[in-house]
Amino acid sequence: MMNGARLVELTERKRQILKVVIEDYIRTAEPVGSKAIAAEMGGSVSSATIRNELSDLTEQGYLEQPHTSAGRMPSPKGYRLYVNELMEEQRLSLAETEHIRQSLQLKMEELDRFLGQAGRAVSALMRYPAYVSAARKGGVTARRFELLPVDENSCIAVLMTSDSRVKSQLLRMQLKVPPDQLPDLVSLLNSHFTGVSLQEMSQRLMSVSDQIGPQLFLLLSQVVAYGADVLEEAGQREIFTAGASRLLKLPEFRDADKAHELMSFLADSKENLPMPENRQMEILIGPENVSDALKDASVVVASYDIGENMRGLIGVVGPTRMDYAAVAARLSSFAEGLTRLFEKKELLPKEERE
Amino acid sequence: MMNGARLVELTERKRQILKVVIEDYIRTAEPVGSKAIAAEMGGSVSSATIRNELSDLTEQGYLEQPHTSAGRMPSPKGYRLYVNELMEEQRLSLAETEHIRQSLQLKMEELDRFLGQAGRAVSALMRYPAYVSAARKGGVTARRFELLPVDENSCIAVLMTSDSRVKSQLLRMQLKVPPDQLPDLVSLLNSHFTGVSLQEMSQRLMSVSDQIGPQLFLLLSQVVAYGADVLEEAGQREIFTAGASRLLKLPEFRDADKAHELMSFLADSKENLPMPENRQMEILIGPENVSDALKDASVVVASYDIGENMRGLIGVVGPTRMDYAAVAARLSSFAEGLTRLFEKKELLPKEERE
DNA sequence: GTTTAGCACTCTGGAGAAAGGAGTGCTAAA
DNA sequence: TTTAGCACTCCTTTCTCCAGAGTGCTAAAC
Repeated sequence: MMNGARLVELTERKRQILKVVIEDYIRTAEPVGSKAIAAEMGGSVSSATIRNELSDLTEQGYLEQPHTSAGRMPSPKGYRLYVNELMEEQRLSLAETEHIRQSLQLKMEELDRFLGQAGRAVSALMRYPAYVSAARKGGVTARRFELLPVDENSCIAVLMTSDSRVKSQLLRMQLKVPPDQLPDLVSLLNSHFTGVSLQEMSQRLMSVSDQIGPQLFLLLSQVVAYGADVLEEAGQREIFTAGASRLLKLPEFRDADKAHELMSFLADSKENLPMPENRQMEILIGPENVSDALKDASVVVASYDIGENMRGLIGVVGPTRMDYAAVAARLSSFAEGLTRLFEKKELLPKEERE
Repeated sequence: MMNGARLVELTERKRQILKVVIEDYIRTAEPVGSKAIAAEMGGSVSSATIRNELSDLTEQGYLEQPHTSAGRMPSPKGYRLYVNELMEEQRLSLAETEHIRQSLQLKMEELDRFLGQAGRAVSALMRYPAYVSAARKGGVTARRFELLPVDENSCIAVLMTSDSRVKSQLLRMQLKVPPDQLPDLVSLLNSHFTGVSLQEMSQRLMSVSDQIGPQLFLLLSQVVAYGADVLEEAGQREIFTAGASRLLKLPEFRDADKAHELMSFLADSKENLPMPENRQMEILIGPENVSDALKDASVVVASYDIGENMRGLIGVVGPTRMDYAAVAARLSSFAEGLTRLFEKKELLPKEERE
């Protein structure tokens, strides 16, 4: 009855019991007793038998007891086994797939705004707090500059980045620059400051300082500084969280102090939230999390592609007894949807046939 | 002893007692007893006298009792009197003024991003949740369009709005348009679609349909649609909230259900948060709020100017016993700082000498 | 008339104590 | 190996009791 080469340290029945305990506990948030397990297993064995098994499982660290005479609840190790081997991949109903599809049908404006909406949608779908972010896969560089004269004191700087985002800003010029000199400046910008890293940009700025007049150089510096700002910002990831208040509906976070700890962590930490390393999806259970604030919580995080140059991630935070099967299924479906959505280039046109 | 023309429905002593009760309650969140009040008033009167006064104040609706034998706590009416007449304008210490000044010294990128930071700063300063938003004073129109060719399939649309914001986006063209036709299109855009309302824009789009070729018209529609999007978005207000989790630290919101109600309201309601009507600052106490979720909370909200064409607001949400004097002083200082900051045009350059 | 002391009364909040219940672990028998 | 039986443990809920804080009233003092 042992399947394949896997080390069998648990009989089939133990595995089944563990599964029942976990799924019960996920539902009720209460320790599960031997009698309830026996009933749920169809009465084929008595509660006494179950008790024996439970005591083994506890000894092996898959289950825990809050106190001697309470039922059992899963330990992180138990959840881990569940997630790795016991959990049945959940299939989504047609209605749910449709629902996910619809929440992705949003009018897309800016990526940031869209991510905020995606986070809210996921949080509503899972009934847990969610977070989203996007990061460029490689370094971003400038692809093209443009300057549009407004009047003698100001002009509009337009910058297209290597990931096809376009940003623009009104620049006030310290010194007056005749509009007919702008084209030269633009071609200088495009020949010297595109396709290179931030450091390289500032070096080149130095090296061209003597080739052009001081007014032009001042304006050039402004434009390059603006470009550097945009690129820097593009390189950073910003993380949006949504639905944090849902925590308060969970029995494990009814204690205001606990809830506060996690919620303020979610609100502040733009950095420390888990990212999936290489895999498509990652599940981090309780103490597997690095951050202290997450030690009593679990995180399911998936990644998706935004066109060819960016990669985003989307995660859900919940109690350790979260319904991993359900969350994982929905999240991966959502992430796939996002990838497909961005493939259709609507938000971020791909590089044009390069 | 009655001062001026004001209707004296409260003796000076009653007013003083009311003030002591409120300030005590603000500090402790516990009902205040007659003995404590007597002590705090320097022992000039006995607790029995205070009791008589308290019973009058309760009858007149300025104070409430949670139950017969508890101390008194302020009613919304009491807070209202306090805010209107009793509260002493608090002066900020040098250190605090400095602190406010510093939190406004931020690198400003986009307005949205900046507002988010301002909200966080206010929330941290007041230790209560905060919200910020900005709205254009009048309708926003397009001031100038520009089109930059990228390749034969796409171009960059740049739009400068009447409030001097510049937005841009890459457009893919359905039909190929020779680059040399773009200047004509741009002048058409600038002559017909600037300075007019959204409705007017769509009407004019219809009326020019027969003046230009079909490819150009298609592109024109795209650009105008993009412009409409930008203007529409600019007209809406988006509200950012920050520090919602601070609620959980307050005794009145340690109950998870109460906290959840208010927090989810803050997270969702992009519309229903109080705005100051005309005045610089408004204080809304408990039931004075329109939204149910705020009936047990108070809001202090101030407005500030963003250059000449926009007005923002910034508010703080707290328990009814919030320290109105402190919050009002800090918030108004913050709002003033914001106005001054935006006067210096760094984020939003004013209209150029019009 | 106002203020005060005194006192009975009310209500809350917390500490025990008691009862009930769920569940275990062990033993001994099937 | 499984099961029934049973004593035992520990939590939870409920109740009761008590101390404390505070009021409201009355009657006396200023």
